Amino acid sequence: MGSSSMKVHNQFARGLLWEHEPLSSLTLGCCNRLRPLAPKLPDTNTAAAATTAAFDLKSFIKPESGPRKLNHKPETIQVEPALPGGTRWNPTQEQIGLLEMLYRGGMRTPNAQQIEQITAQLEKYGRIEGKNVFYWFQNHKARERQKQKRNSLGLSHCPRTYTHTIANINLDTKGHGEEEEDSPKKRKCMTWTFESLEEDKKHCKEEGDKTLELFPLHPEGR
Amino acid sequence: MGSSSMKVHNQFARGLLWEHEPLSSLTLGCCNRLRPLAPKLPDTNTAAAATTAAFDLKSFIKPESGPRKLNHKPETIQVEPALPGGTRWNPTQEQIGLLEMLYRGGMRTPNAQQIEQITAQLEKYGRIEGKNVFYWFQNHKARERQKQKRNSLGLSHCPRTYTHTIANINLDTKGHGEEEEDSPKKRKCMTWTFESLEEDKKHCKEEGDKTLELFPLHPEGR
DNA sequence: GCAAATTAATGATTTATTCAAG
DNA sequence: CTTGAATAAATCATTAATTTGC
Repeated sequence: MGSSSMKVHNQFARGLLWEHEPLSSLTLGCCNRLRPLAPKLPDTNTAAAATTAAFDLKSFIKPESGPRKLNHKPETIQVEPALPGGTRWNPTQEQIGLLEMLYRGGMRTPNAQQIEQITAQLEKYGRIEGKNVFYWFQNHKARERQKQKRNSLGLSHCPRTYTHTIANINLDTKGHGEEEEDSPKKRKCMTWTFESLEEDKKHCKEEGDKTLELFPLHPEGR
Repeated sequence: MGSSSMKVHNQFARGLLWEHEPLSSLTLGCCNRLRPLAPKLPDTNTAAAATTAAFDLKSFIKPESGPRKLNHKPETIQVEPALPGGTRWNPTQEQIGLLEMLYRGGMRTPNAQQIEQITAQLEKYGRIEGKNVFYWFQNHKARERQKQKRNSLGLSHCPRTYTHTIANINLDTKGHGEEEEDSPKKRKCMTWTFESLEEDKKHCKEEGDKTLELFPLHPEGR
């Protein structure tokens, strides 16, 4: 821990979707789901053993190191039509209420379609995006678990009458004895979506140099 | 564990992107980034305390229980332009080689733009999607760590000549003495994208009834 | 009363773990 | 048994409560 003063900008992109949509495929800008999809190439070791050759590594290095933009944000351009208030979602009472209702109803990990619907509804009460809904369920689920665990531990000196109840809750990570529980087993397939960064890189809040080079190229004092 | 035969279809959707793109917003079908975005509503407790009222819960329950599609996949419609071979990505030698090269080059958590580029390149060598690239880096990073840790433990009886090397590796989770390491601190903002399930629900592999109800409504034996 | 300082909640991201296809 | 895929746990970071000094 501590002591790390790296300034590497890590992050990633991901986009999952439900139900094995075969053609997930990077929704670049606007519907570009017409990807060649590569004839077949089922065999993993057919032609061109020139593994590293034909691949233009150069094109990966510092994708925007050239033009460089040369401006470190001279002043507050203020262009961004960004979020009115702040950066992160600040749920309203109505939104929370509805989400909790759904949670109590048994929902734990809504799928994309459900998230869409929920988001659409919650939008009536204030700015919200799908990711907020998704995160909310993740966090709420996790924190309810924490709470359960904390309680079950702190209540080890509880009256014997409720012992069985506690025992029921006390199980390792599963079986909280209610009608909850997400999906203990059974994975599902999903689809992915990327949104291209067509629009030039916005700067996240402040943060002078954006670097954004593929290779760290010098881990910076460690 | 075991014994769970839940048929809840949990999964979720998410799509992250780099750099605080203010208008993330559900790329429904085709570029619909023109969402009202809700006037402002900065205040979290303004009007309408009718939290749970105006919300049509009904519309959430079994979103596709009505029309029902009535077909349980009568036969192999074969419509799906799905993946030729199987469901999951089967990387080719070329793809692996290039990915490892990038990894050795220091890449750990490529951002969306990088993933796009990489995917585009790797597509030349076989079917691949952005998520595969993303997952590959996640898994490879994690498994290299495991390997490192295993080695550092198992080699506690190594010849003294290489002791310093081992020591170098032996550090807790960071500082493997190379030019690697992702981003210990400093988070970045991202944007999300959902891909709507406009196209009717495909069935993931087989799996008879899709249910897809918001509320489990009877956890099924547990 | 009010605004800087501090703390508590919780939204957002990353890492670790698990599951299962091949 | 390897590893792609998915989920859960841990962590970080920002916002709102709240306290405190004036």
